[in-house]
Amino acid sequence: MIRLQDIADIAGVSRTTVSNVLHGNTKRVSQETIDKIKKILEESNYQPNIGSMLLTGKGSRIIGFVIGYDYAHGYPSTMDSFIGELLASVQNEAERQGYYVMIIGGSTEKRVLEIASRWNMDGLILIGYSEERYRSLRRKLNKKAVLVDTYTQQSRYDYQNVGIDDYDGGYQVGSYLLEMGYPEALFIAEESRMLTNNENRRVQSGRALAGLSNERRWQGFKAGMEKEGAFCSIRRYLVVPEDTPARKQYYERILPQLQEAGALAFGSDYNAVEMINFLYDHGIRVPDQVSVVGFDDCIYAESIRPRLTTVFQDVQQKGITAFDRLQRMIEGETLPETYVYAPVKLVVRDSVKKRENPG
Amino acid sequence: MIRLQDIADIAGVSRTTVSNVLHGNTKRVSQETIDKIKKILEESNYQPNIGSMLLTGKGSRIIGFVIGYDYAHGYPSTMDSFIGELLASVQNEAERQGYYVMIIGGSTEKRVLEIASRWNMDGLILIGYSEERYRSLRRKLNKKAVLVDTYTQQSRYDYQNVGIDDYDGGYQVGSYLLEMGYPEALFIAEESRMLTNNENRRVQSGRALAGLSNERRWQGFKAGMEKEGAFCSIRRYLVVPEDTPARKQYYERILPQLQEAGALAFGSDYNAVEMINFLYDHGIRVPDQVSVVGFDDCIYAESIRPRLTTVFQDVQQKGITAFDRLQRMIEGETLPETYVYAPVKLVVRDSVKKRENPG
DNA sequence: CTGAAAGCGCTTACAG
DNA sequence: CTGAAAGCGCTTACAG
Repeated sequence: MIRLQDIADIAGVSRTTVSNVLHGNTKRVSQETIDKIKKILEESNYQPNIGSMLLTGKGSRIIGFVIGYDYAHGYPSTMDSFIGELLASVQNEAERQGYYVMIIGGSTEKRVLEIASRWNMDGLILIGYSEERYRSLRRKLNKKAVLVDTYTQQSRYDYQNVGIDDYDGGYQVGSYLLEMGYPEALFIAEESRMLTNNENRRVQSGRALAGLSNERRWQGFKAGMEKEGAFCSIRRYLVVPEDTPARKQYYERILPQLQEAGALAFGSDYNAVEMINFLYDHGIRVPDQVSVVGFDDCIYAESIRPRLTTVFQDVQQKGITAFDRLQRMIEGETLPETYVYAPVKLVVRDSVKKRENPG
Repeated sequence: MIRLQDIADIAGVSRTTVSNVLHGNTKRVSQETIDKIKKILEESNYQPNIGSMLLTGKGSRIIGFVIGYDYAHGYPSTMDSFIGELLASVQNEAERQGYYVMIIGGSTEKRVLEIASRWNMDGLILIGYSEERYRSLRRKLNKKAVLVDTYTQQSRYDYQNVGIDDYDGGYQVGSYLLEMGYPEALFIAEESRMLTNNENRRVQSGRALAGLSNERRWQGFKAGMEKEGAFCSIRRYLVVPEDTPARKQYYERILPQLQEAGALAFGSDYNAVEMINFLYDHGIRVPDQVSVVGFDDCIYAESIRPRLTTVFQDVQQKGITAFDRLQRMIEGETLPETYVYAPVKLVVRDSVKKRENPG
């Protein structure tokens, strides 16, 4: 490894001068010296020693990737491909920009605090963090941060968030199902374990069990359903158990309701695929008897039958955007907007069938 | 942050003594002092400064998680949930043991070298590395390393590898299909882009296009098929294009062969699911007309119809094992075996139908 | 315009 | 049995 001293020796100057050039404190260095040093720096592909960087408190170029939730569909959340894909995208971008990504299995706030400060991380990308958890973390840790897929109920964000336009996704689905002749369609989402105390309180009042992201989708869905003046009751938003056997049981119980609705929109492809096959097991065909719409556009969506109509979200773009915004914050920029939406698009395939004379 | 000096001040000794206790250089320290210092260390939850650790070259407790391949099924490989799941498992284990995980998008050897040495990493876990690539890396980088899912053709490994027992997985499938009345079943795997020059050379001689892992599965499959004395020709090992349209086209062309075989075993669930639906589109029903077996037991395997018979591999266990072995190496242990198999298990569901009078 | 020196928090060979 | 001191590679206030 080449050291600052080596550069200085080659240039015939002191470490100080090289360091000054390196950091642009160049007001009082002769142009000649600057040029000479820059050239050597280039040629030798000099990289400052990490230990020294940390020790002198000049930032670490480490981004912490905090995984804030553990389970989905009863599986570890990472079996869902979303996290992996997002991480890969962030990692790629970070590597291109000369940053490093360290994982924090952020189950507890204490761990996040400890690791982020020990490593003097430049910034954090947090996935699966509720607004409340983030505020609490924020109080104790002063680091640049970008959240991914965190939702607020206030109209204004006072932190950076990169999300998809869930509302619009829901709207597209609702609107599409209405046009296809299903004014009674249901929206079904899975209960979420990542709820905080605050949110749980709301749960007890009988709402929002499925997390704010699904709530947004539902609201969009409702708006889409109501665009021609009809009314879409909250009773058409079903929150189903996360536990798989319990969920199946629940479906058994409400089977007549499902059939009557004629079309079912889901908060995830996984739940949609599961339903298609649940119905199949009960002799009910999709889309002939019941139509189904998913959310996510997973790699299986195109390959199952019927090919799944679902909402595409560009996870890769999300990762790039999240990193990009974080980097800009780290480098001192102040970002005007605090919330960025990744666009979302309904992909029409074969799991919805046009109904001519709606019920 | 509490420093070594602080501990020394509290104990009324010098930094040296604290450091000595910390590192067990305790031969010439009085028991009394040791006890006192240990107690303070405990209470203050002292953590050495990372910068100093790096600077003094005492290891970093960083594990590099090197992602060595990019694409699968024409998607970025991380969309496959395998990487994410493995990473999460390694991360959990590492965090429990006080290690940190940094991602290296190891597309190029140069990057891996650079990052691993800059950060003075204690060890590396490499995914999707061929033996040849690893040897080359090894020559330039002297670090403890554990490979995951790397295969050799020699009978002996001279490096650590954690894999699944592909051969046995293949064997279980072959043996099962034979018993179910399909002595002519085919094994189908997808071409792999991660081949090195060396392997490519072999490709040109018409073999091993699908990577060594699938080759192992095929060999097991063949052995299972031959257990009653029959012969299973290499012509029953089909390697199909990675590019999706090309693969579909290929399937179109060999459709009669597929039907005639009666049963198809795949190198991945993804390919198996795809085939089920490909056949469905051509009016061929699974398992009534053709039986299908997958590999991996992905989360969709149970939820599609017919429920997919496939081979389960315990990815989480694999991650734990990989980290555990790496940690032991880092801590100076010499591991006797160099290759560890994670066991594998055929999960029988509904995609294979017993045939009474085999063709 | 340039460099000597102190300091960041640790380890370790060495002197007492 | 214990501690003063040098050194790891860098930054920066300060003196020339």
